[in-house]
This record gives sequence, C-alpha cells and structure tokens, in this order.
Amino acid sequence: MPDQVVTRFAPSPTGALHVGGARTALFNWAFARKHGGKFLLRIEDTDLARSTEASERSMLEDLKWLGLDWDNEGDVPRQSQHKADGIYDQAIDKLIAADRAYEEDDAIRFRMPDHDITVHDEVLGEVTVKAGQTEDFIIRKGEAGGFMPTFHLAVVIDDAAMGVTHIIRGQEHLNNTPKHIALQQALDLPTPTYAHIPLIFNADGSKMSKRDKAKTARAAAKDANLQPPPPSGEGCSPEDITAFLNKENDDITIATLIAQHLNLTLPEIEVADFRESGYLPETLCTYLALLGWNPGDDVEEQTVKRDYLSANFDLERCGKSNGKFDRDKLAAFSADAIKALPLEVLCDAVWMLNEPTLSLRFANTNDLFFQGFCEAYRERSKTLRDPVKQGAFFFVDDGAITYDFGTKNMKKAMSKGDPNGATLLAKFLPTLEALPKDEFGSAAHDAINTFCEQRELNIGKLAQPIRVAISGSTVTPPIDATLDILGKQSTIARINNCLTAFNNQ
RNA sequence: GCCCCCAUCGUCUAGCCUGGCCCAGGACAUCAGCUUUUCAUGCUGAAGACAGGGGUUCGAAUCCCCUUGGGGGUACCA
Repeated sequence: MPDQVVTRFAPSPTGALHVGGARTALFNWAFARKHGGKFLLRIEDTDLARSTEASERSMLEDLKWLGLDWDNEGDVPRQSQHKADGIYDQAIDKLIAADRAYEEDDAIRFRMPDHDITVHDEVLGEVTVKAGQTEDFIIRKGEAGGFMPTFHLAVVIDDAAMGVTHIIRGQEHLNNTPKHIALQQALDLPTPTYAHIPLIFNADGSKMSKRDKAKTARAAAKDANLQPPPPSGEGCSPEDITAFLNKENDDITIATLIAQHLNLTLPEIEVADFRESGYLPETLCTYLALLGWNPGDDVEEQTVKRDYLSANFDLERCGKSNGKFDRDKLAAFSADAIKALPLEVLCDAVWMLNEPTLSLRFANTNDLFFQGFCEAYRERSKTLRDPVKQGAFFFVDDGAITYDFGTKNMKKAMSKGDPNGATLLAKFLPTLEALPKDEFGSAAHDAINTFCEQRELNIGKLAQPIRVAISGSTVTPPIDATLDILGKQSTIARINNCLTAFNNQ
C-alpha cells in the first residue's frame, strides 16, 4: 500500500448519475476513507458534443446527497481545461517523436507494443491480454472531435497528474486496461493498482437504462388500454404521445406524464430518482455496497452504513460476478431504516419532500399533529413518500371523501351483521360529539371500548365503520392515532357525510 | 466471429485462496402459524442452491480440465 492512497471518481457529464456510477463512487470513496487517503473528483468531458454543465452540476449534487465527500472540492479538474493547458499535446508529441504514435487521417493513433500485457487486478486477479490482441487505438480525435484527446489518453495522463494510486471502476473497462498500461509504459508513467468491479443489471438481466422508464410507461399504457390523446398537457401534444406509444421515441417527459396520469411509479434508475421516490441516501449506499461487496460473517444491512464502510471496506471482499438490482430488497432496507429514524429526523425528511398537501393540514415540522402523522406511518412506510401516499385521505376536504360501499371489505364493515356497521356508527355519533376536542383520539378510543364492551361487541365492529367514514377505505393506522391527527371536527363531519351517503345508496 | 471476465437458494451473498467442522449459513422475496379493532409491524416456522461432465484426492461447493450458460469489449463514447 502506498504512503498515501488516492482514488478518484471520474464521470463524464452526459446525463444524470446512475446507480452503477454511484456504486463506483461509493467504493472509491470508501476505499480512500478506509486507508486515510484522498478521494478526488474529475470531470471527463472529452466528448464535447455530449457533455453538459447541467449534468455536471446534478452529478455533484447527487454525490453530496449520497454523503460521498470529495477532497478536491472547489478544484475539480475538467479535461477540456487540461486540453487547453496543453498537457495532452505534450504527451502526444512525445509519443510521436518516439514513434509510438502516428497520424491517420487527422486523428492520432497509439501503436500497441508487441508484448503481452498483464493486468494485476485486485478483484479479478491476473488478466493477460496477448500481444496483437488489442488494435492500435485513437488517442487524439480529428477535427470533428475538436482534436480532443480520447478517454484513453486523458485518463492515463490525468490519473498520473492527480497522483491516483488505485483505480476502482466497472468491469466494462477491463479490456481498456491493457491499453492504458501500454500508454503508461510509453509515457514513463506509473501504473496504478486496478480493481474492476462487477456490473449491475435489472432483475430480468437487462441493462439498467433510462429507456426502462419509457418501456414501463408504454407497457402500463397498453395495460390500461390508454388511447393516444388522454394525458396531453403542457408541452406535449396528442401526436407526441402517439409517437411515444408507437416507440418512435423514449421521451422521459412523456413517460412521466403517462405515469402521472396512470398514477404509477416509473422504475428508478438514477440516483435522483431514488431521492425523488423517498429513499434515504444512507439506505441507497447500504444497498449498493452490499451488491458486490460483503464483509462476511453474516453481517447485514443494519451494520453496513457509510461509517462502517469507511472503516471496513476492502477490495478483497468484492465479488466478481454481475449483480441484479432488487427493488424489493432496497425497499425492505428502506423500511427498516425509516423505522430506526429518530422522530425529529423522520419528520424533517418527510417534510423536505415538499409534498404540497402536507402544508394544507400541518403548520411545520414542529406541529405535534404532523409528528403524530409521521409516527403513525413509520411502521407502514417503505419510502418517505409512503406517509403522504397512504395517508392521502387526511388531506382532502371532508366532503371530498368518496365511498364505494360495494366492495367486499366495505360491505363487511358497513352492511354485514345485525346491527350493521352503519347503524352502530350512527348510534355512536352522539358519544363522539360529546367528547372534548383535546386529546380527541384517545378519548374516542376509550369511548369506542366502552361502547363495545357494553354491547359485548368486538371492537372492530365499530372501529371499522369509523375507518370507512373518515378515510373511504378499511385501512388506516390505529384509530386513536388517526383520530388525533384528523381532529374532532373533521371526524364528525366525515361520519355524517358517510352516513348520508350510505343511506342514499 | 475474435478477445476478456464470471458461475452457491428466485435475488444479494457466506463458505472457496489455506480441501474434511457444509446432506451448505445469512438477508430479501415466497408460503404457513402466532400477535392484532383494519393495514402494517413484531415473533416463530417451512420451502428453496453448490450449472453439467470429467479428473486429482481416503475425502471437493472448495484444486485442475472440458462443456454449457451469463456478461463485457471489439467507436475519432466514456
């Protein structure tokens, strides 16, 4: 191990940071932290046409959100700048002078050596590529590419310039490594230690890509028998939608529109998607770390947090085989993490999601009713969005709750038995009305108990009709907590509405 | 096609390097039971894998070879 370990994450800013990149970043970060070294960032923007500043900004933001801090904050090198500084041209001149590179058309090609090259990989072991197996490759693009260095030349030079000692990257680069080693040798640069980590795929083995969103939206549209026009909206015409449904494009905007219209969640691919869906950054780090790395001894998710990784991560325990991204497992980790959160932290995290409906009923994070709301849903939530999703009935007007008394569960709650739920509900209403506004939930709970005991009824006989009345469904958190959050006024109003609707059906 | 990598339950994996403690352990998912005023949670239990074939060895998930399967690369993308 060198005196000072230096790792780097070097994304090309051509889109959003996606989970594969996030894991690469995480491993580089963890390895550097473990060895008290440095974790650096670099922007690989040699592809002038595809690189954007917006993408660069979003990637840095996503890394920050994940909690992966880098040590060259404020001084993140960009290859386009290095090009301007002339450091690539110097190397090219040197290679041409030594006859290790030659011009072809207006590009410059590196001459591969005629000996075998062995990569000493920390996770895969020794990989030898025979002489003649790798073709001479372009190191500087022609005029069309702005005479920019290619990725191969730029990485080699920049890694050396930044003093990078360990390169942890995806296995898609394994075949590039002999090229890079050859370049390092020709340029008299040291060869860093390499570690190629396995790739991440979808559960069905396909590549995880943005197109999955379009595919999901299309499939859902087909299932719902969505005819072309429906969701058209801002900046999107019926023709656009037809084109999208006919697979003429994979426009994410249209996919998102359809998803909203159909009320479905598109598969998360990029880090930002997971944040948007309400996953905690720590949860994503844990899941990603365990997909490809494992501390052994049956150590599982509850232990493998960022701090643990920065103290224990190593290359020896990286797996060699590709993994499949399992959303159920991530969700399970997320549910566990949410359960373990201190209440204030949970409240802040839910509030930060900026759900517009939240401020309709709650003042701020310190609102005791909001805290009750978060507490009521913590055990039921897989993501931070779940409280608002599952508790949507809290946020509508009392008159806007709709009742469908025809479904099996609703029938059971309201119509079955003698007396039936609706009758019990009507009988119980005066008792509720007589209760004080404060501590309404627990008072109501006591009243329900008494009411049922007197009549030798199972508590559910009354609790279920109340659930139905206040939520329009048979599922809510425990009655006392729910009524506490909802308050006396809304509870009474909803019960009245419900009884009216029931009698009018 | 050629080159490279990989191969344990459906999934992520422990065990493999340093063969015997492994008729293979954990987690997620699944199923069943208990808890329960709904939904969850929680608890208990069940089912579930060494890709196939050859070797080596007293003994192989562990070492070697072949086959098969999966993946990556083969760009003036990174």
